[in-house]
Amino acid sequence: MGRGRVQLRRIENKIRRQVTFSKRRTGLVKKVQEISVLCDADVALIVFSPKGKLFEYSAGSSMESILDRYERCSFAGQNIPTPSLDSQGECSTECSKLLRMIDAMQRSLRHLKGEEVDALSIRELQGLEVQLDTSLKRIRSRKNQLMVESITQLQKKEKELKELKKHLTKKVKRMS
Amino acid sequence: MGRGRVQLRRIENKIRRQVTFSKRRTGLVKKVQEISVLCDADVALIVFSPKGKLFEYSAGSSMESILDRYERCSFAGQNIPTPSLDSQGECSTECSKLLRMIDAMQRSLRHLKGEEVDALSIRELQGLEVQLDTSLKRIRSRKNQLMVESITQLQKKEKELKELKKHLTKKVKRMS
DNA sequence: ATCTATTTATAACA
DNA sequence: TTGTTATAAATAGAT
Repeated sequence: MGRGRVQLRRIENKIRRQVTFSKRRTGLVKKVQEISVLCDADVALIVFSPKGKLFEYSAGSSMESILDRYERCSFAGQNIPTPSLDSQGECSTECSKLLRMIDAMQRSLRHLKGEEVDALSIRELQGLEVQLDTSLKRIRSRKNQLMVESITQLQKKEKELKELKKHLTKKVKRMS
Repeated sequence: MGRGRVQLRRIENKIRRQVTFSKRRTGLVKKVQEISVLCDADVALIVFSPKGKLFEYSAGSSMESILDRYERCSFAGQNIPTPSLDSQGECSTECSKLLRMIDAMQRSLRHLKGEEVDALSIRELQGLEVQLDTSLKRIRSRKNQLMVESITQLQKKEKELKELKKHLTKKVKRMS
């Protein structure tokens, strides 16, 4: 649907790829929204751009509840029946959510620190690389700014001290 | 797209709704597959029919790894650390400890991502710079390693295909 | 971003 | 469900 027939293969031109990604992402979200409304379905859509940027959309229910439900269904299917169940009913739900959060964040931290990188795909590594490169630029820029400020401060102080010295020298001369 | 204009509201006729669901689900999967291939994206799609039946599709990576990555991103990102207002004494102690932990980790994450750097001292910035530089080197090294492996694999496959082609060509010649 | 020539998806029908 | 067809919708390329 467009002026050219679509070849089902990676678009090599970076600009074209980015534009197509953006347009199709919008289209996809619309379709998800439509099927959800028309057919009364719950839908979750998660998209990672090649650069690793996350886009998410859910319809019918919240992303969280859909993913929860997915995990339950998925487990029900074949996997291990979920062993860990702290005896505290209400609390354990809350806590285990926080614990999972901590777990995920710890993994993020390790990856950002260049640890446990063996578990990552090329795509994820590429995303991380872009992310780290951006961070580094920002950090360096900020550091530079602070150093320039610091130097300016020192120079100002130096000037003041020189002035002071001049005054004092004059004073001493007058006294002698 | 069809013989009638689409009304964006739940289809009341059960049969029609079911048919539309089935067709649009197929369409959605196709779109997901396309954007993944064309734009080099990782996509996960989860659909629950109104009856609660689960349909899932992922492109680019496995569902598991995409959901994993999603959790890492979404937890790390901006999500409010959960309001959680359980009044239970024993639990809240535990929870608040975890929440504080999450808070600290989120700050670390933001700094590693080059966000909120204005609050940092020169010394801290320098530490971060070293850390990020090390990370970047490791990430690049690992990425390079994976790419080399991938290329080797492809070359091997190419060789095999060439052999196969040679055989088939011979066969065809003999038959004609 | 916006436009439009085309291709694609799909609603109704069988 | 599966296939066909008339049309609505999405979108590739251009602006």
